Amino acid sequence: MKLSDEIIDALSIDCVVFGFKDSSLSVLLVKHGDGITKGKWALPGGWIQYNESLDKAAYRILTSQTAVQNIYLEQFHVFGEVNRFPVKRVITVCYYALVNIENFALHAGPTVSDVVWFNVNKVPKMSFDHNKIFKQCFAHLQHKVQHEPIGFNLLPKKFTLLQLQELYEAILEKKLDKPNFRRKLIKMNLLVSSTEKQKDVSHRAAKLFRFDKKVYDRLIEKGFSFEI
Amino acid sequence: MKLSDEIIDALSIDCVVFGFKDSSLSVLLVKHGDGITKGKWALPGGWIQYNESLDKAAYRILTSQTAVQNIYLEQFHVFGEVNRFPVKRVITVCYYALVNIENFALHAGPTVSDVVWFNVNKVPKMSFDHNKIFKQCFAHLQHKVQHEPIGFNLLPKKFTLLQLQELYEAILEKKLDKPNFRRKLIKMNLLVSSTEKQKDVSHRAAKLFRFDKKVYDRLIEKGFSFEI
DNA sequence: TAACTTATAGTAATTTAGACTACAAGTTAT
DNA sequence: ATAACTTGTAGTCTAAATTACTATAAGTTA
Repeated sequence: MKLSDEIIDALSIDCVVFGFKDSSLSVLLVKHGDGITKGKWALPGGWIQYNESLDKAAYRILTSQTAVQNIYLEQFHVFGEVNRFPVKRVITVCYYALVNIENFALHAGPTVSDVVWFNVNKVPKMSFDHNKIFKQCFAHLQHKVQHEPIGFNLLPKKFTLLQLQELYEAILEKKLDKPNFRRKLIKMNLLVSSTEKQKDVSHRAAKLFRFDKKVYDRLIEKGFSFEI
Repeated sequence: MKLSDEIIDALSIDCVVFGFKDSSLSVLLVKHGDGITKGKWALPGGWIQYNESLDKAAYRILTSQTAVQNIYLEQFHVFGEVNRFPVKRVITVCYYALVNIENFALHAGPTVSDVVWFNVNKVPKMSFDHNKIFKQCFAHLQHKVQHEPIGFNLLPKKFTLLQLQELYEAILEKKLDKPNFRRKLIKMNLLVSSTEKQKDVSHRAAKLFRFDKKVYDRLIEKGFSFEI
């Protein structure tokens, strides 16, 4: 079976990679070292190859620019305005990723001169329609974290309840009440408390928790619905 | 500016059109009268032209197969598995539409021999991966109607509270309590009650309501969040 | 040891959700 | 005309969830 070469150069992938750092939410941008967009910031992206699925292409593009372990990666939207890209028509499939910055070493790919985390409220002007894509994607994330337990992907495997709360505060851009937040999350039974505690903190150490996907899947079958 | 011809025949649109009829939720399918899929059911779809945006393409494809008025039409997902389509690689952008069947006259397009509403629980075997696409799209709708007031698009402009309740029951596939449902919806202040009442019914006539988008937008700005 | 920081437990008022009852306002059959 | 029937609409009661707090515990640092 001959696959269409035509897809190449007409369909791209762009990734909005979210990371949580210093109690604030960041997005990963690259600076192009080559071509017509040299020196400009942009979302990490690339071309879809004709023998790989979209999900695989997104994963390949992401791993070519960073050293990642397990990442949450999901399709968000396709942007297909006729003139969104110069010279020729390019339709782009946007994916977003949630990563734990601790496990996440950066290395610039071949055509990239810089890879930097930007606070979501301080993203620079980017190429093409990338600012618009980012904005919509961030709004999507804000909506999504309230209805599905995906926020955990931004934290280390084991985390404290305050870290989790600060994560939600950073994403939703509003303060939450500490005792109430704790109670709510604990009552959901999604968090498994380990016997371990925080280390090297200059105050009382908090208990560490991890998110239990299996319990979540079981609850979902029973009709449970996650809501923050 | 020369646009890439290459996009044609590599990128398609498929539409999942939902309609509400006789208290049950239906989806619009076409039977192909031509080509390799002759005689098979499929989601209405077509090719994206190189001078139209995705949204416009979806709208054109939909209106070429039906006589529509205002429709709710939104992108859902892109399906890009390498072998999802025979002979060559085709990536398809799936849109879903919510229509009011009353305003919706069907007319089969040029390569289509039949256009029929199927109950969402009785969809036949379809071409390619269309059954998978439909299934995912229906699940998406079930989730979405609970968090955003889009269900109204499936009803006439003016509707009774029972119609609205039956709509939600059909989509969510569960029974709802009548008095509680009424109270909840009315308290949201999204519904404007008209002075009009139902006509030609063989029982007490119910008050007619309409959904007020302006009020909704105003509430959203204040942080209101729609939940069923 | 006092001051400080964060963790964690508890309380009380208010709001919402859920199950259920009751009755009103029409239509249809007798 | 009236009874039976169907759907609309209002209300009640209980349990649960949300919200806004207060209080105290367990550590660290000066």
